[in-house]
Amino acid sequence: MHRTDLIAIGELAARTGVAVSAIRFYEAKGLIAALRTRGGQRRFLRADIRRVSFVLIAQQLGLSLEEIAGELARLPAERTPNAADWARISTALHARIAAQIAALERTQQLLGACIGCGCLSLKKCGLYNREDKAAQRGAGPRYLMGDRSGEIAERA
Amino acid sequence: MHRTDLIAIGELAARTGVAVSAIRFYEAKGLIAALRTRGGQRRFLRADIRRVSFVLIAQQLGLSLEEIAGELARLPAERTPNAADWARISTALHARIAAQIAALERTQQLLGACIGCGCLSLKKCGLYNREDKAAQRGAGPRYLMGDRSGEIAERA
DNA sequence: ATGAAAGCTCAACTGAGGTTTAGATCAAGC
DNA sequence: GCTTGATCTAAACCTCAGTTGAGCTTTCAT
Repeated sequence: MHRTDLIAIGELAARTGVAVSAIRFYEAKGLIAALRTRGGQRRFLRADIRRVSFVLIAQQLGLSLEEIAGELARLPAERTPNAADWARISTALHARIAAQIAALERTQQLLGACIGCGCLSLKKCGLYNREDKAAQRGAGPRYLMGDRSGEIAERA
Repeated sequence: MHRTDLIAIGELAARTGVAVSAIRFYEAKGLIAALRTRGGQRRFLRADIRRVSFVLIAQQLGLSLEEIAGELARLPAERTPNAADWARISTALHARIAAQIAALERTQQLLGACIGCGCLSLKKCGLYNREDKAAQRGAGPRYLMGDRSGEIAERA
C-alpha cells in the first residue's frame, strides 16, 4: 500500500478534535507513538485516531493522563482496540464512577443531617471527619489531613 | 492577661490539620484575617478554627477557594457561624452535589450502553459527543470531581 | 522549482492550591 | 541574659494538562 495509511499530525488533530500541540504533548507523555519521515515529521497510524479518542473519553471520566497511559500500555499498539479491550476497560470505568457516585451520596446524607445544626465542630462533624475524603483532587502535594486524634478543637 | 483568646498560627494549624504555610496562603487570599502582635506575628481568633474548618469541608465538596471566599465574606467576621448561616450554605451545597450526582449517572448510563460495543467512533459515541462534559472545570487542568486520591505524596 | 501550508524544537507561560527555602526576627522558658 | 523553637517575609518551586511563540524546515501541489 501507499503511504496513505499513515497520517500527519494535522490530520490526526482534525480527526479527533484535539489540538496539534496536545498531540505532541501526548506523544511526549507516552500516550501515543509516532513514526517519523526522513524529514523528521511525525506520521501516525490510523489506529491512533481511536487511541486519542480513548484518551478524551477516559479524561472525561476523570482519569489522569498517567492513568490513561497505564491503560493504553496494556492495549495492542499496532491495531485498533477491539470490543474485548473496550469491555475490559469500560467495566473498570463503570466501577470507578459507581464509587464516585456512592461517595457523593454519602456526602449528601451527611449534609442533610447537618443542615441547621451548625455543627462545624471538628470533633463531631461527619462531613469533616470522613475516611473517604470524597472530592480530594487537583495538583501538587497536598497536606494530608486528619490523624490528630489527640487534641482537636472542641470549643470554638 | 495570661489567659488569651488569641492563638498563634501554629496552634491554628494544629487544631485544623492545615499546614502553617496554607494558613498564610488563606490569609493572603482573604479567606481569614489575622491580628498582629507588636513583633509582627499573626494572632487568630478562636472563631477562625471554624472558618478554616469550613474551608476544608467546602473544598471537599468541590468549591474553589474563590467560591469559598465568597461564602465566607457573607459570614460575620468576628463570631462563629451559627445555625442559620450554616443552613443557608448547606442548602446550596446540597443542590450542587445533586447536580454532580446527576451528571455522573448520565455518564454511567452512556457507559453501560457502550460496554462491549467497542464503539470508539467519534461520530457516534455518546460518551464523547456530550454537551455537558460532565464536570469539566476551567481552561487548565481538567479533572472530574470526585475521588482521585490514592497516590498523593506521603512525605515526612 | 517555487511558495504556501504544515511541521519541527525548545522554552516559557497559564492557574489552582499550595510547599519549600533562606535568612532574619520574635517569644518564652530557664 | 541566653537559647531554643516558633514565626516572619519574599520569592521560587511544584503538579497537571496543555498553549503560545520564536525561529527554522519539510512537504505538496502547481
